[in-house]
Amino acid sequence: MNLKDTLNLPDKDFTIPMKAGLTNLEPAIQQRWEDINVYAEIQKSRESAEPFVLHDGPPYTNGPIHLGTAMNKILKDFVVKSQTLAGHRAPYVPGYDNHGLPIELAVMKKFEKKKISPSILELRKACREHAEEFIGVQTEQFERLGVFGLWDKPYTSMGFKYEAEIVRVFKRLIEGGYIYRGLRPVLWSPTAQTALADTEIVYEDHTSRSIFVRFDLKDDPNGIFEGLENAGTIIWTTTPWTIPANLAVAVHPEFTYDIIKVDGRHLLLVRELVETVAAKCGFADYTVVKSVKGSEIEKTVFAHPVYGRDSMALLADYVTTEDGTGVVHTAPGHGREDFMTGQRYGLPVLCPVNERGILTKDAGEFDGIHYKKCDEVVVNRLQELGALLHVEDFQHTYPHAERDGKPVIFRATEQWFIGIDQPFHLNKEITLREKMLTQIDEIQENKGWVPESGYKRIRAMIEGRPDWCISRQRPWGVGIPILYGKESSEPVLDPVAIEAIAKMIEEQGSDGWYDLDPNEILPADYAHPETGETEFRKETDVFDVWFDSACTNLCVLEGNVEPEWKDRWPSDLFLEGSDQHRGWFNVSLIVGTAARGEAPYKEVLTHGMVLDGKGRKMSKRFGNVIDPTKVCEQQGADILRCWAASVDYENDMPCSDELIKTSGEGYRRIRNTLRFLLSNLYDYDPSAEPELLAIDRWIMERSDILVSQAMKAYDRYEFQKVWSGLHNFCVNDVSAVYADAIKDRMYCDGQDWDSRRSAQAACHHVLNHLVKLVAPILVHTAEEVYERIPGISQLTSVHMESIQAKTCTREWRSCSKLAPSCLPSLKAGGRRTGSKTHRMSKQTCRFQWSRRQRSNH
RNA sequence: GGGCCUAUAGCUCAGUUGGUUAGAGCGCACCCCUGAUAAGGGUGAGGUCACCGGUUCAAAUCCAGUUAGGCCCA
Repeated sequence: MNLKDTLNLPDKDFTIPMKAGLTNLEPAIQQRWEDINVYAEIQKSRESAEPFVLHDGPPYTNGPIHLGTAMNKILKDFVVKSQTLAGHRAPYVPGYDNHGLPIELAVMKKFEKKKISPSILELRKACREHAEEFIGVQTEQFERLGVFGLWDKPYTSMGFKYEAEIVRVFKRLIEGGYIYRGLRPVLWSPTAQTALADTEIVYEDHTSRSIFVRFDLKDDPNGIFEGLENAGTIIWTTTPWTIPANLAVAVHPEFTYDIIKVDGRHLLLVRELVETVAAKCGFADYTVVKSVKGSEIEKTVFAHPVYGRDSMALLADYVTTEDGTGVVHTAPGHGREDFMTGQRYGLPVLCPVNERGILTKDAGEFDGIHYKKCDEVVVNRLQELGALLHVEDFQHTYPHAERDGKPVIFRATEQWFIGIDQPFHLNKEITLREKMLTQIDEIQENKGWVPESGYKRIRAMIEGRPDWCISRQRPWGVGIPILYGKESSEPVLDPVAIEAIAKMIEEQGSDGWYDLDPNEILPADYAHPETGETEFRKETDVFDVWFDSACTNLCVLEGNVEPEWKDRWPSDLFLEGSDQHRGWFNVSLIVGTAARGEAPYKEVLTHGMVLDGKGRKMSKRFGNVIDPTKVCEQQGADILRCWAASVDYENDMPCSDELIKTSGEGYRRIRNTLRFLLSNLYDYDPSAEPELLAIDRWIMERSDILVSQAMKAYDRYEFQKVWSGLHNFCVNDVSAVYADAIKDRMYCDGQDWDSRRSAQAACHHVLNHLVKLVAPILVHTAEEVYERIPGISQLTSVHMESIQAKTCTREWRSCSKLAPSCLPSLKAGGRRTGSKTHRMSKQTCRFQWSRRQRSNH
């Protein structure tokens, strides 16, 4: 007789295999999820439960996902699954962001290869196809990560109904009084006669004419030139042709400016550059007569050297002491910084240059001159006027169009804006900005910005952000639904007209805007509400893609696009990378507040960026890129998810092959613990009600504590704490102590003995909890284990389970009491008890110590 | 250049409002087991808490500065 046959050894076929084989296992499990439509099942089972709505920020569909996208989705899935586990109804409607420049450029590249120049509609069709392709690719990749959601009906910003809804949001903002038209400088190619995006620009060396020009004092409200005759300042610029557009001069508020006396004049410039400028301008003999701080110069008025009009001194912190004079020529129509500064001081935007780069009648005597020639003309004129102090060639980098290599200019053009300082539509006493700031503060007082630094960050950004320019001169986007009277060029801001456009888009997509004649879109006999015209032309600009994504909360959660998406507004949580303070959090706040008077979220969670093992940015150039899909194929999604749970996502997250490997070892440890617990339950009898042994009670209570702590951590999105808690429990409590302690009983005692049934009850209890706790992270492994656990009422999937956090008080007490009492049984039962005892007593001490700590407070 | 953030063992992270000898897991070294076995257990070695000042009886912790890195902006 083989003695071994008399033992109750673990059943290797009953439990999960030691070797996970996740690369095969995961797809099989995912197939089953698809077959039973697990996401729908979960939602159905939670219909009446308290909701928790995580609103998905849409990834951009111009390529496959990268690790950052994967990390973001995994974190969202941790939230959704753990909220489900806590008993909530946690829907997840994923989304995709489709319009915009990167896709357009990718598609154009393909056309260029084939030497085709597509029409707008051809280009848009190709863009749509490109986006469509990557919606498919990304969906597959996200599902492969084990992320649950409404994958067969995600929201897509290029969906016809979604596009129509964007137009309707725009209509709501017009009704709220937030939309206006104004001038703003954009990068402009005079050769192509078109606006360009930053990505279409290359910076190349260029030799410009740099000039030093005297502006005489016109008005001195601060008295900084008091008693000094022939006062003025010296400005500097490398674009003389923009002198006709000069409306101001900028100084740095912190710099010290000297007033020097030279040739009977008193001229102001920054102290650091006095010597250099004097040398250049040939000031043989000068003396510093006075010094002022930059901030004191504000609002001093100088005279434009050609036209004599006001050119006021403004403060700007981009002024440097590297070149020039510390007094910067400012033309709001010809530079981004100039524009921003001008906005702050309420200056008009003057742009006396047409689309071909020729100066207009607004430039007075320079009318009709091409901007390139104008440099010379302006220089000569200033010379004539005696205002030119010095001219020289200046080498610097200057923006050129990537396409034709020709230099570009900044040129102010008509754009559409959302006015941040417009009166808030529900309370005209305050502005939209003020309302948004209140919202930010209220969120902070309630659920909050996590981590807390996000609060400061978003607040500073909303405090300082300029009006939002929502128009783009591009082909791939939702056309701005504005018609202009053909004669008057007056825009139609009538909701009726815009609704007609939205209706059309709902059926034909935003291509219809390009395809159809205005009168085919508008109701019959529609007349311009202001001018009565019946002939119209269409706006050619499209919405900034950020406007598309700013609308997600309305488009999705209001259910206007798809009734199935309708859910609570504002949502409970937005969860994105910290770069979205400037991006999605910011624009969603604007649109949410302007449309519904509130922020669209109650809580905002941000994570850092994924970096390589050395803390460097991942980049193809460095060859340090980790492809999440490859990790799934080679190691398994559960391994990648272990990594995601093991890092501190509030900061930047390091990742490398080495770290993925380490995660794999952590995974194995938990897997083997689950495997061991399960392997002893092959003959588990749920009807047996054995008297529980002390050590069995102990491990059960330890697992209850774990449940309590892990659920609390899940609720606070502290996934790393969950992970280390689970891991430490498996290593210290189960492997090091409990597993060894029960082996004798489990294998050698009679199958039905209370002593053995007691251990089984404990293993069952622990496994039952462990598998649920682990499920949001190890989504596949948990499922693999769950379906094998005997003696429980099986749900269709472990992810339908819920678990209540237990209160700790009783357990804390019994733990500290129990541990000493179970030592003798350990000594009697285990073979290698010396070390266990040591561990045990170490832990016991820690419990008692913690308890004392608590009771002292 | 500006705003925000980060820096604790080889790695991933704990370290409450300043208060004993700074902890855990992984990894590593050595040992044990061979009834969780391509598993499991034990023991041990690893730290100038990025650097430099300051406050304090006392600093990983508070303050100023420096360096390195990240996000956003210019």
